[in-house]
This record gives sequence, C-alpha cells and structure tokens, in this order.
Amino acid sequence: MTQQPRLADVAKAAGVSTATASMALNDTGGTRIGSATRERVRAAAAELGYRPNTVARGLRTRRTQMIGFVGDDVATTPFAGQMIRGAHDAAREAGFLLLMVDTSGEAAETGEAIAALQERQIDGVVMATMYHQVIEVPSAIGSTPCVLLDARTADGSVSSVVPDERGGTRAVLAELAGAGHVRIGHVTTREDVRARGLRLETWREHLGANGTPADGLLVEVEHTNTQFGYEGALQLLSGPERPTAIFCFNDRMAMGVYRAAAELGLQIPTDLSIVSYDDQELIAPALHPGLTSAALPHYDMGRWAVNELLRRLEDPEADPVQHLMPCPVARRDSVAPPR
Amino acid sequence: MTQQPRLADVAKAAGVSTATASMALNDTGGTRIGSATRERVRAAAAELGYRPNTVARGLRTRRTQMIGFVGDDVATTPFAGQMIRGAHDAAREAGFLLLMVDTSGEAAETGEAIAALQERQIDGVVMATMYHQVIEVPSAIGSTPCVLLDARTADGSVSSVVPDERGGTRAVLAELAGAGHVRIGHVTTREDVRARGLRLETWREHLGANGTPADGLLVEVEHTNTQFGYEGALQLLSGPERPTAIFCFNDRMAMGVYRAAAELGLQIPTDLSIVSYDDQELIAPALHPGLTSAALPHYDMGRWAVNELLRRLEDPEADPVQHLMPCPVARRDSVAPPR
DNA sequence: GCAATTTAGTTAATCGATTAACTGATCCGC
DNA sequence: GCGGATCAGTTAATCGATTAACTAAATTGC
Repeated sequence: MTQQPRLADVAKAAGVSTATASMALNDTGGTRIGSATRERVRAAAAELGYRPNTVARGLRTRRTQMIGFVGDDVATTPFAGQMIRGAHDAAREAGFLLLMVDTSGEAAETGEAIAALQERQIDGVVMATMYHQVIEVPSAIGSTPCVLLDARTADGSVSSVVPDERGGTRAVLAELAGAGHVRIGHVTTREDVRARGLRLETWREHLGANGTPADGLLVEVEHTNTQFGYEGALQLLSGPERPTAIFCFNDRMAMGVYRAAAELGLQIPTDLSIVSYDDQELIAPALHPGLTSAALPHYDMGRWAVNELLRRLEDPEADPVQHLMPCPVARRDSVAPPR
Repeated sequence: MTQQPRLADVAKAAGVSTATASMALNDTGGTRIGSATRERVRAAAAELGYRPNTVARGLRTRRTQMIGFVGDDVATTPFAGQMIRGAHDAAREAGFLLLMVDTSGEAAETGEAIAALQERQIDGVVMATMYHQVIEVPSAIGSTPCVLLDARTADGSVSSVVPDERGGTRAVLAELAGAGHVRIGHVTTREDVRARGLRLETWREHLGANGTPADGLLVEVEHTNTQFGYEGALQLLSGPERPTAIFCFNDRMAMGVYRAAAELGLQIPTDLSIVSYDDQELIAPALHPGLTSAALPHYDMGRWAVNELLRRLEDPEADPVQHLMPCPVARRDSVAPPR
C-alpha cells in the first residue's frame, strides 16, 4: 500500500498495459502511442508520484545512469574536492550519479575497485590520479568506457584532461615581466611530482628568451612544503645578485617564501615580487599581501572529464581527445615593478 | 564469449542448477549443499572469474550494497574530503560503495537528491551537513535508514555524530592553563556558524572557573577569515591589559593573529601563546611556529556514520544514538609559559 | 471494394540473479 | 519393513522494468 508505486500501478491507473506505459513515459516506440494516451499515462504517473526503479531498468537496458569515479587519493589533497564537484555537477545535469572509490594510490587496489564498479554495472569510469602525469589504464577496465582526469596515457588511446602547466607558468611569468622584472628566481622541489618539470622548463625558456642567465636563480629543495620554501628562499635571497621576483613551485612553498622575506626585512611586493602556482583558497588569498597565483582548474577538469565520458557513451566510435585545460591567473597584490 | 560470465555459466561448468550455484556461493540454504558440490561450484566460479551482477541481485533482494552520501556542499570545505574518505573506507570494508550527491545547500535540491538515490535503491543514506548544528530530516527520506553526519535533529529520532566542541575547547584551554596562562583572550566571529556558541561558552566557563573577568578579553568580528582575525587580534592586543594568550575561533583567523603579533613585535610563543580550532593541514603545521589546534575529527565521524548506518541496516529496531566525537589536540609550538 | 499500409496498442520474452516450493534418495528408529 | 526425518539437490516464480513480436482496427491506394 504505502510502497513505492511500480510501472504496473501506473499502467493500471491509466488503463493500459505496462508496455504502453513504459513507451509513453520514455517517448520510445515511435508513433505507437497516441498523444491522448501518452498524456493519460503521464498524468497517472504524476498523480501516483511514480519514480522508475533504475535497478530493474538497469538489468534490462544494461545502463544504470551511474558513473564510477576512481580516485587514487580522493580526499587527501584539497584539490580533489573540486574535481569531484565538477564531475558531480556535470553528471547530475545529465541525470547521472557518481559512484566513488578511492584506491589510496595502491595499484593492486585499483583493479579491485574497478571490478566493484563493474559489478554495479556503471556506464563508464572517470579515473582521477593526483600527482601523476602519465599512467597506464589498468587492464581490469576491459571495454568499459573510460576518461582520465589529471593524467594521460603514453599512447593517447584514451581521452584525458590535464592542466595546461606551460600556459599557466607563462602567464604568471608574464605578470612579472609585465611589471618589468628580468631577474626572476624559481624555488622548486627535487621530488618527482607532477608538473615540476613542466614549470621548471617553461621558466627556463622564459629566461632564455630574455637572454637572462639562470645562474644563481634556481633553488631546488627536498620537498614541496612551507619549511623548505622558507629555506629555499633564504638561499636564493642571500646570494650575491638576488632576484627581484620569485616564481614559487606552489602556494605552500610561497608561504615559506613570505616568511623568509619578512625575516630579511624585504617588503612584498615593493622589495620582492612573488608569483606562484595552484591558487589554493586557504593560502593564496589568506597571505598578506594576497598572492598572485596560477589556478589549477580542477572543477573545470572534473566537468570536462564527465562530459567527454558522456559523449563517448553516446558515440563509442568517437576519437579519443587529449585536452589541455587553461590555468587562469588569480591576480592579487604580490607583484609590483622592481625598485 | 568474451562477455562477463553469468551465474548460469558457473552452474553449467560445475554441472549443477543455478539455484545450487547461488546457494553454494552465498552460503545460504542451510545444509542443502554438500561440501563437495560447494567446492566444485567455487572452483568453477574462480576459474571463470565470475563476478555476481549486483544489479540483478539488487532487483531480487532489494539491497544494492550502495550507500547514499548526501552533502550540502561536498567540496567547498576542505573538511568534507576527510568525511567522505572516512565514510568511504568504512563502507568499503563492509563491501559497500558510496553514491554521492551534493545539494549545494539548497533545501529544495535535497528532496530531489534523495529521490535520485532512492530510485537507485540505495540501502541507506548518510546526510552530511556542513555549518549546521540542528536540522530536520527531509520528509522525502521516508523509511530509508539514515544517519546524520556533523548535524543532529532536535528530537534525537535519528542517529547522528558531531564533534565534541566543548571537549576540544576545554582541551586547548587546558594547554594554556597548564603553561600558566590566566588572561586568555578569545577572537571569534559574529556569524551564526556552527560551533561559535559552544566554543565561546566553554571559554567563558573556563575563565569563570578561574575567577578571571572576561572584560576586554573577547573580540567578535564580522567573518571567520584571516583578515578579520588580524583586525580582531590588533584590537585585543592594543587594549590596556592585554592577554598573555589567545584562543582563536579557527585556524584561518589564527593566521591573521600571527600577522598581527609579528607587526606588534610580539614573538610567538614567548610573548604571546596561541591556540586554535580545526587543525587544518594546510595552515596549522605550515604556520611558524606550528600552531597548537583542536582537530575536527572528520575522518572518524565519517567512519562512525557509516558504521552506525550498517548497524541499523542489520537491526532496524536499534535505538538511535547521538554520538559526540572527541577532538584531539594537535600539540605544536605556539604555547609557552607567560613571561 | 480489396490488399497494403498505418495506427495504436497488447502479449510475452528477457535481463541475471534469489528463493519458495517441490522431489527423490538415503537413513533411522522401532 | 514402514513412516518420518534428513540430505542434496531441482524447478519454477519472482524482482520491475524494456522491447521484440504480434494483433486488430482504421485508413489509404488504385
């Protein structure tokens, strides 16, 4: 009685068969359903508050309107949230829901995670891998449609989206160049993290194009955290010819660079301009003065990945696409012309 | 051929009926299945790499091994990630997966989100609401088992878990008291955010128990961000009898307090001790010196919520439980005895 | 005016599991 | 040696949709 109404209940209320009811509600079956009947069925469904049981539908159609989201460390990075949110919003707009699995980065767990998703007959998978640039798609994926988020394959056989690190780096360096800076230092990490190489290379190219020698302008430290950012900046700023501006590998390191500048009595931005990467909401706007930083477009990448997956569900023959998502500069108050 | 094997394939390979195969694999049907047969079926399943189709199973059993996670702003707060992760881990250990929906805080969307989850026959729902203390369970939930995460109902009719704000506040204040501080200031917000009142009241009680008058020790500012933390601290520290220690409403405000102290030439912790709340990983350990802060146990709360939900799925008659999750103090270097 | 086509449906098979109801053996006590 | 348990299965119904195959009436073509 108080149970959820089934299609059979709707059909009975409208005085038709379940087949007719199904076709009327889903607009299938071509011209077989008269418009009067269609309206009658719709009215009955609305009246009863009918909601199709997607489990039953999924069994028949093999489509569940669910997308698997496999993350290799879903929550430990603050970025992941924005990726999930972007993916979620795009999915929701198309009537899909996200089924999440975190693999804690264990390769062995990934296969198990994909199997768990496939058991539930997800329509496709978005694989989000933080801190990696190039990966192999696990064989467990089989023929399940898949899009990579923040990663790509070596051969480009799978659609993928990654941030345009080079573009973002060029953009923040252009902020400095625009203000008149030539001697631009770079503090980065020795770790083999995603994007280190791209940002470093692009910085080198920038200096090279200006004819500025990079000697004494690069510091590499152990890890990408605040303490090492501090130490790296001290090193960079105590050299013989110190830079007038610093490009930091990321915001956390920039936080340490701010402290080093304060200790050395350097005012930001008048004595030292600083730009950075990531635009983390807890750091970049909270520093004083606000930090100019290239934003990692995680929300947009999440959206893109799901939309691309939906496109591939519609047309499995479509060619895979490798997308570079622009990194817009969040302009704040850490850049000024050199003295 | 290359399709996923079905139960019928396993049954055929083992030379039994699908009923027998089902019972053998699920250990159901009591003594009806001989141990030799059971092994034969298991071997066949392993051989074929059989994975049950949970959609088909769900249709029959009405259980999908999926839990709905409804968040009212899943990703905008950095805490949400830890909640999701805790919930995810607990679910995974029990063979469940999380189906996520974000409602962006819109009450109207919540009903729609719950309906979308129910269509997919989730076994239960965890409702995570950031920034709220007391909520009403949406009527759309019907008889679906539900646990509240970081929120509770007025009447206690639903199981719920929230952080022990009073306990956490007492603990950080005890850090200060233990170092010998008596005049402890508090910088908080005027916003009606979750926990403001609890932290403020507990601070008042602490002073009261010591017989310390609160005059001039409380500053309330517009918002809970770094800039207002800075302004609040300036106000507090420029009074006639300034406190020897400050308890900040949260880490973001503490970040501003650090800046104020630096500008006033006050060394932390020798001239001024600071404690705070939230223990955000991007802030508390990154400040210099490291900030002592009461941690919001989001991971543990996420775990607890799912485990409680699983308990209620096993025993729907079980009494609802209101749980207070302890907030452990992350001890760092921002506390020292007063001069 | 009759065959062919179109219209507007219905009936029944199907997706892949679980499970209630049924069926032969075998065993056991008396 | 016979009735009732017990054991070890099988058969068939079922979950709630979708859809292929079929049907009856109305319309059209010539």
